[in-house]
Order: sequence, then C-alpha cells, then structure tokens
Amino acid sequence: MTKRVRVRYAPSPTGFLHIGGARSALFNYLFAKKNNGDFVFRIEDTDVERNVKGGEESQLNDLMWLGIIPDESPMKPNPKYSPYRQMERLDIYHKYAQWLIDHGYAYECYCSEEELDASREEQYARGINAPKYDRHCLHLKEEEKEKFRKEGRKPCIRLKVEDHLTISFEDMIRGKVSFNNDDIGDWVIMKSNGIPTYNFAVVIDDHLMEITHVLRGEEHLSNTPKQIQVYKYFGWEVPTFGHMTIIVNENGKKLSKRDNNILQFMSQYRELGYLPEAIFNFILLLGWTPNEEREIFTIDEAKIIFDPKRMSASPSMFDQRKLNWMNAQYIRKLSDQEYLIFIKPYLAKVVDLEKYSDEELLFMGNMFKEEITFGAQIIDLLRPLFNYHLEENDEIKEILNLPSTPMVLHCIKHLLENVPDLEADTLKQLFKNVASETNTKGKFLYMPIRLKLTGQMHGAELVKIIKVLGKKEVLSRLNK
RNA sequence: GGUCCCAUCGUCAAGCGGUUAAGACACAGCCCUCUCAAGGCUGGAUCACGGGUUCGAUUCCCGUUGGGACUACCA
Repeated sequence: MTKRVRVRYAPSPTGFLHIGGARSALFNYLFAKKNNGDFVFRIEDTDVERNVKGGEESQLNDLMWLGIIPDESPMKPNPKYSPYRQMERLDIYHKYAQWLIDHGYAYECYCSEEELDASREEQYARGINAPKYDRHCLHLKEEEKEKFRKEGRKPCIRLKVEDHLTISFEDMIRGKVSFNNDDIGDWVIMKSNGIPTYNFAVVIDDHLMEITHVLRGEEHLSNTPKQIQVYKYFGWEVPTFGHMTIIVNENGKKLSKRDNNILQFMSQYRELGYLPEAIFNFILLLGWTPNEEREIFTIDEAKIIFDPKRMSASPSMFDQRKLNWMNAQYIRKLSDQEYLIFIKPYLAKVVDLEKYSDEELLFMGNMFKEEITFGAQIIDLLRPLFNYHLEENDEIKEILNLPSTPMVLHCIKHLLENVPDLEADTLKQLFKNVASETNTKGKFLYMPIRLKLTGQMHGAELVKIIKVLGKKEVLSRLNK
C-alpha cells in the first residue's frame, strides 16, 4: 500500500494572499484532491518582525473564497499533527536542534554580524566568489563559549554541512537537479533569539506532518539541498519536490508585493468584482496546460484532470487581459439570481438600492452583462444615466446642430407621451414611427436622443435606457 | 561574480525525431449595429544562435547568447 498523499500550503502571515501564493495553494490542493489526499494549511510565522496582524485569517479566507478548502489548518487541527503555527512549535525545533548538536551535525556559533561581514569581505578580497561561513565556531571549546556568553553573546546554531557531497533529487517538474554541498556554507538553523529559520523548521514540520509532496515556487529550488541535508542527518525519508515556475510581470521579473502595476492580491480582485471561479480557472492555466483545447474548467473538473506532469518549467507572465476575458466568460454564465447578488454592491455606488425593485436592478445590471469584464466597471457605465453631464466637443455639437435634430426630438417627445408602456417592443415601434415621420434613420435618429438622455456618444441600447429612466425623466431631459 | 533553473507567435502555450508547427488571450480586417461592447467570420504573427547525433531535428547532446531565481541569524 502506498502512503497517503499529503501536501501543504504554508504561507508566512506577512501579508494578504497574492497571486503567487494562490497559485501555489491551488496546485497543491488539486494534487491532493486528484490523489484523494490531504491538503494542509500551515502558518510559517518565524519572521516575527514581519508578521502582519490578520494575515493568517485573511489568507485563509481568501483561499476559501477561491474554493480551496484545507483539510487541516490552525482552525481545523488534526491532533496528530498539531499545532499548525510554527511559533507554537518552538519546543519541537529545539529538541531536534539539540539532537543535531549531540550527534555532531550542528554547533553553536557566537560570531557577531560584524565578524561575519568581515569574514565575507576577506573572502571576496581573496578572490573567492562564493563566500561562506568560515567555521570559526565549529570547534569552540567550552571555556571559549563561556567567555562569549559572559560578553553577552547569544549563539545561533549552524548546521555542519557535509563536505564534498553532491546532493541530487528528482524534481517533479524539472527532472534531476544536482547541487554541490561545497557551495553551501554552514547555515543557521536556529537564530540566536531561539527561533528556527525557515529552512530548518520546514523540514521538521514536513516530516512530522507526514508531507509526501512539496510543490512550491522555483525561488525555493536552491533551498532544497539545504533541506535535504537535514533530512539526511535525521535519516528521514525525503519528500518528492516539485518546483513550479515563478510568475513574472511584464518586465519578466518575479512578481513583487511592492509592484503596484499589477493587482496581485485576491482581496483586490474580489472588491473589483472578479469571480473566484474565474480567478481559479485563470491561475490554473498559469504554468499548466490541460491535455485538450478547452480552457474553461470548474474546480471539480480540475480536480480530476489535473496532472502535475503538464506543469511548465518556464516562467509565466501574468496577463491581466486574459484574466479579464476569463472573468467575462464567467460573468455571462451567471444566472439572474447570481448576477443580481454579484452586481448589487456596484449598483449601490450609483443608485439607491432601496428605491428599486430587484427586477429593476437586474434590468439595469443586464444592460451591461455582456459587456463588463469585472463588476466594478458597471459603475462607470451606469453613472451617465443618473448623473447627466454633456461633454462639449465638436462631434457632439455637430449632431445637436443637425437640421433634423429639433424635429426628431419634438417627434419623440410627442409620441412618447402617448405610449402605453416602456417595453422593448413598444419602444422599438416608437422609434420606427419617429423614423418615418421625420424621415431620419441611423445615427441622425438615435444620436440626438442619446445625447439628450445620457450626454454621451455611447452606452447601452437606447430602448433599455429609456425604460430604466422612466417616462417622466426621459421627457424632462428631452425638454432641457 | 558564484550556484541552479529556463528558452516555440506580443502573451499563455501544444508538440515529446518525419506536423500545412495546434489552441487561447491580444492585435488587424470584414459582418452585425444608433454608439461602445458583445457575437460571427477571416487574417497576420513563433521554433534565439552555433556545433554535433541522425536518412531526417522545434524535438536528443554540447557550447554561445539571453532571461530568471537564489546567494541573510527573510520566508
């Protein structure tokens, strides 16, 4: 019997869920579900300085919003693997770090930052390209340690990396990858403040939580040999690694949280009116392709067809236009009821929701359902109907000064007053009548009316605009 | 600089030794149309370079070039 597949998404709560994190979580989740395994949500909060209040909660909420539901998390712990926050596991790391020291695989280091810098500089000066820790503290005697402690120095713990060892592993995405240990210095596993570093804690946790597959961003590729060294010292089974391509911006650089040119937080997309299904689908296609031409997939379909072998090894550029297209596809598939709920927050920016029935609100929304790529767009599309403002430009003046314009406006006012209702068929007939009575058609007929009603050259279908505004308002605007 | 990763249209990419080198987004043109969209149709556009291996390389190997990641007592 093979081991149950267990994977994890382990963010540091230093910010909100962004595109890269969501992608990482998504592929881990799909991989777990494809294999009937567990998807674990763990918090890596060992960088105490950078932790953000509410980071964990928002990460988890945004994940669930996307439809990625962890099987285990700090909120939903399995006692066998608890706790799920690294800062609550400090005694565990201490125990394992001590074991490494006792077995000669790790040692205390009392070097100060200044001494470390000096050593690095000195190595550069000697023409060494890859300076590493000089093992100054490797064979410290107890008296020397005592002396340092009296000076007030607090030691960190370094892993004694094995010399002349080639560490290779079979990456799920990249195939065989090898590193030479001689390029890696004795790195810190426990900081002098008693908190483990990421590369150490991650190994302890992944082992203890029985993680079988580690799918993560390519930025971790060069961390992997360090981590494998720890596995090796403990004699633990090494999980299968898979390093996904990073997501880059238009300049080909890794998406940075400080990059303001691209929206990259889930919360921003949610607020703008992107649908979680669309984002899920879009991210799914970022670095992965299905074995068919179709590109629109539900989450449940993705769970079935996902195949990690089809993940790309080359970087993916984040293409907002394709996301927009994808989102538009999903918006159009919404039922009336879903669409109404979706659109209400944006309608509320333009109209007083209390004043309209759901039916009327839906009608307003539906004017632009085929047109918008995200929900908030409806605000600007709808606003001209309620905040009339006539643009002043030559084209508009020309239309308003057309010889036929006064006639057209006069005629429609007259006919509109006697119309029984504002249904589409009635209004279409009305326009036909205006056309024949004034002998105009096309833009000579519609544009003057559109400008009178909305002040703009373009917008939704005129018959719909009339219905939304109501007869009284339409007549009043035509009279201005 | 060093280590590692990557390289097909503008973008995401299929391809896995013999193909008219898919598809999607974007773009252009046409149709539809009061306008803007949407929709329909059509079109342009890609194998970085140089060596091998082979009857035959986009595909395999090696270089070159280019891009990226990492290079912390961050994760």
